[in-house]
Amino acid sequence: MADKKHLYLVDGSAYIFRAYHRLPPLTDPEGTPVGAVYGYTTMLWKLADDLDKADGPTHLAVVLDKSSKSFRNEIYDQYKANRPDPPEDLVPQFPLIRDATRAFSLPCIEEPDVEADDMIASYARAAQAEGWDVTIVSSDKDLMQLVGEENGARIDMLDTMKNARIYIEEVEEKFGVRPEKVGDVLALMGDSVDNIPGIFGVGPKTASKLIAEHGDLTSALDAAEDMKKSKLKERLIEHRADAELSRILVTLKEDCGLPVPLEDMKLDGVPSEPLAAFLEKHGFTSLRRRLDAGTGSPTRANDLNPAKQETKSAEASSEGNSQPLPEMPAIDRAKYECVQSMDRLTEWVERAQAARLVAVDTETDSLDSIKARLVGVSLALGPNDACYIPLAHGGSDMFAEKPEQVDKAEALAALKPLLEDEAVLKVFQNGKYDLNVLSGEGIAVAPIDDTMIISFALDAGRGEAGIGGGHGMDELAQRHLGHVCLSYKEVCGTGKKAIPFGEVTLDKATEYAAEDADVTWRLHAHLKPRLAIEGGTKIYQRVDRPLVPVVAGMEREGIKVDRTRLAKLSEEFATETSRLEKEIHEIAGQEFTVGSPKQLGEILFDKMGYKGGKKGKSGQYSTDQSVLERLSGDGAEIADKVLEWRQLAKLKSTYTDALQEAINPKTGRVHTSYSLVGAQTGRLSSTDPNLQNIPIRTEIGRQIRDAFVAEERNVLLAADYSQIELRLAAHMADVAPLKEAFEHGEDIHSRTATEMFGEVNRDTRARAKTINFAILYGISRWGLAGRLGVEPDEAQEMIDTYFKRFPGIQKYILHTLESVREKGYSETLFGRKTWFPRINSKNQAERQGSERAAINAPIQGTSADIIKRAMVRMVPALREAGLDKVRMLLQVHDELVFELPEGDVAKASEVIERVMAGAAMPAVELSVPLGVEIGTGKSWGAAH
DNA sequence: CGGATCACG
DNA sequence: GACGTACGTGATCCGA
Repeated sequence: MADKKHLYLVDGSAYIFRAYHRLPPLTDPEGTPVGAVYGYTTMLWKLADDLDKADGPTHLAVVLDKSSKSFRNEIYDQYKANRPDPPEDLVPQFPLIRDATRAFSLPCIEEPDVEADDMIASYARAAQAEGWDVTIVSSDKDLMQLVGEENGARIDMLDTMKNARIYIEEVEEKFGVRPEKVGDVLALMGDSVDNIPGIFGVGPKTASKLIAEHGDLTSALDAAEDMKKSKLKERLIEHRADAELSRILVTLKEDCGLPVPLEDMKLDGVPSEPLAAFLEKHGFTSLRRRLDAGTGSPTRANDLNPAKQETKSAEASSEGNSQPLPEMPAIDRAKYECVQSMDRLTEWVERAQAARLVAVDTETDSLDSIKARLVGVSLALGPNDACYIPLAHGGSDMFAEKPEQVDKAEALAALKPLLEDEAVLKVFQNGKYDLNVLSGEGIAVAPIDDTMIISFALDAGRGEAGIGGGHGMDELAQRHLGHVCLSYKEVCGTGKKAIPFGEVTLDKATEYAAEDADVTWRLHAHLKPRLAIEGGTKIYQRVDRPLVPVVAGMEREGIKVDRTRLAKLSEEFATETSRLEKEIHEIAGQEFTVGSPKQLGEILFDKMGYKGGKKGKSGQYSTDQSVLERLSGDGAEIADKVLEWRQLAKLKSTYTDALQEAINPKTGRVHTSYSLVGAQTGRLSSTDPNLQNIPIRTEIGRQIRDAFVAEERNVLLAADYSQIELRLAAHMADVAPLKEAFEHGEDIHSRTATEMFGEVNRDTRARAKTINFAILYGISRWGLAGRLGVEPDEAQEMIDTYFKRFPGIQKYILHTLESVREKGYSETLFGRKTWFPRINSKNQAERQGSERAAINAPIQGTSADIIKRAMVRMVPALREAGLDKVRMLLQVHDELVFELPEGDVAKASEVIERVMAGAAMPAVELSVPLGVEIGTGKSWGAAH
């Protein structure tokens, strides 16, 4: 069988959609987007390259969809009616796909009125009849019907993205039935993307079980009559016609006319001239070099400016496996240099300029990047090729005299051109910190990469129990490099004996600081290529990386806080709490620590004898808000007092006292620190102080918001996305009534109440609101029952009603879970991944916890992506509008707070509204509008 | 340092 | 047969 013919049929249309989503957004020299074309080109190349290999092609053709309509639309007008238009920057790539195919001199099959799948089926069968083997280059589940052997000739499939062959076993694994039964399974389960109805409520699990049990679709449907009473039975009977229609729709047409004879698909290698011209035209320079050099492995380009680097990474991804890392020698701290002269510094700067990529780390005397004073800078240009430049060491009695170091101003003047050079990529670990520190020295660092952010784009949520999942340097070094970093404690000591970094001796400081830069360089070499391979490039390059300098700027701005007002509140709260404390002691008949839940529980349930005390796993009574409210309802006066005491004590310690402490003496403002990797879903988090949980829900708490104020002649402007998560849920789950309500600007909870209870009043609206949120969070009947104060049975009925009124929601939940179980991660509309390593846990509580989080993550994460995109665009949008005095200060998940001159309010509102409302586009076209509400005032409280 | 509590979206 | 029930955060306090 040495000369057995083997036809490869490439499902080109399906490929480019997948390539578009998985590959970085490259553009060619003319600015045309070419990311998908690039992936397509390398894939064709690789296939053609396999010409002489054992299982490689002897014949090869590409099949494309000619038009969006096919004969299936005649049968069923809703077929593929839900298909969104292709993304804006993919459209111009369609014709290029044909150009690329032509450049390889490959036949390109496009026929009207049938789909690519039908042409593939027809060609595959024709070839099989001739005794040829066939490989379908696709991972489309519809095509899996064709897999198998007949006439001594086999048809299999090849998923080039995963580099996986799909044959009978793989199909059985996916569908639980043999390939020829796949059509029956598909007919039962339907397909929301293609709008194939299937049987409502039947998913892949049930579908394959039914077909495995009864043999085929007709038998399964016939068997419904004899099933015992169940939802499934009803549905099978009621929706029989849907399933039968679906069966017709999923059946491939295997007898299409063949416009190009099989023999004409013979593969004769790749003609280099037209291909060279094509590669040249679209700037695929490294492929071009590869062509010149024969078909050997791609040469690793040395040009590492960020734009070119994307091309390099994309290339790695199309190879389907990660490039082997260059061998890295073990960390050797003895190799680091302490730079103590301008001559040496100049040489390092020149070498960094030439390398075009340098890892940088700053050493300071504080964890607070706004307060921190720079004491040194370290650089790394390769493994063990690192240095430390001390700039402000010594000064206390630690040293008899200051150690020898370069002049700080002179050194920074030498470093500034390097750090600001657009052609040199600066790599940081948590660059936001260094950006702020260096900004304090008048240096605006750009462009940057950030290994912490890259790690987050790749591995958010990936930590297994016991193995850290964080993105800090020490953890990353251990996880990826197997290296234990010198700890800060080892260098500076701990507790009372701790010394500031500026007092550490130079040899010790050099070991520590240069190692950080070295490790950062190594982590970058290790993690950056993974982005393109694992599909993290889009979210990193388009969202998170550009956000770093934006958020750094917000931190530096800070926000003004009225200290006098806070002090006054603190005093009031102090008086009130001590009065309440006395009263509480009186009622209890003894003194005790009101702030101790343990003591309080014992007083309430043991001493005073209130009923219903529940002990948690710590063996302690619970005394939280819900418990105290119940006691209060039973007439326990002490519970009311404790509740009030708690509220005031909380406000005082967490806000009015702490915020005064947080005012920076130099700027007179409060500067929070945002973490870009804190929340697994992609949200930001805020610490030191947390400005994302300033009270607003109660009247008394809101007074604290009034202490956040604008400077003279300025105002604060708060811009909120209204109901963004529910809007996204309506879009993502395709819930027509909710989408319609949002389009018409209706009150969404009222609309839900109408749909569910038939009428709107205070009670039904409140219930609907609870249920709406419950859905976003991954509902359980017991959880909902607890919130609504009803029995679990009744809660279950409401959930059923909800799913019945909004079937898209149930489908969304099932699809999301299925996908997370299979792939291990969820994805936002913009491609951000969150991993759920415990989604298949045998521990039920653990597993269900993951399931709830997995249902929520795409929605919460998409919302986070959208506001981040808005923040990135806000800076240039304001500048272009001439609004250079408008400053973005805070982000609170669905809200942005600005400070601006009173006179700029009208114009700024218009820009802010436009940027926020349009932030999803053009990457994602939402089917609901994004509502933005804007308010202004002298204080944050007044701006709402 | 973990648990309980409670502030926010 | 037991489990333990809404997602995502951070700060503060108590008490081991």
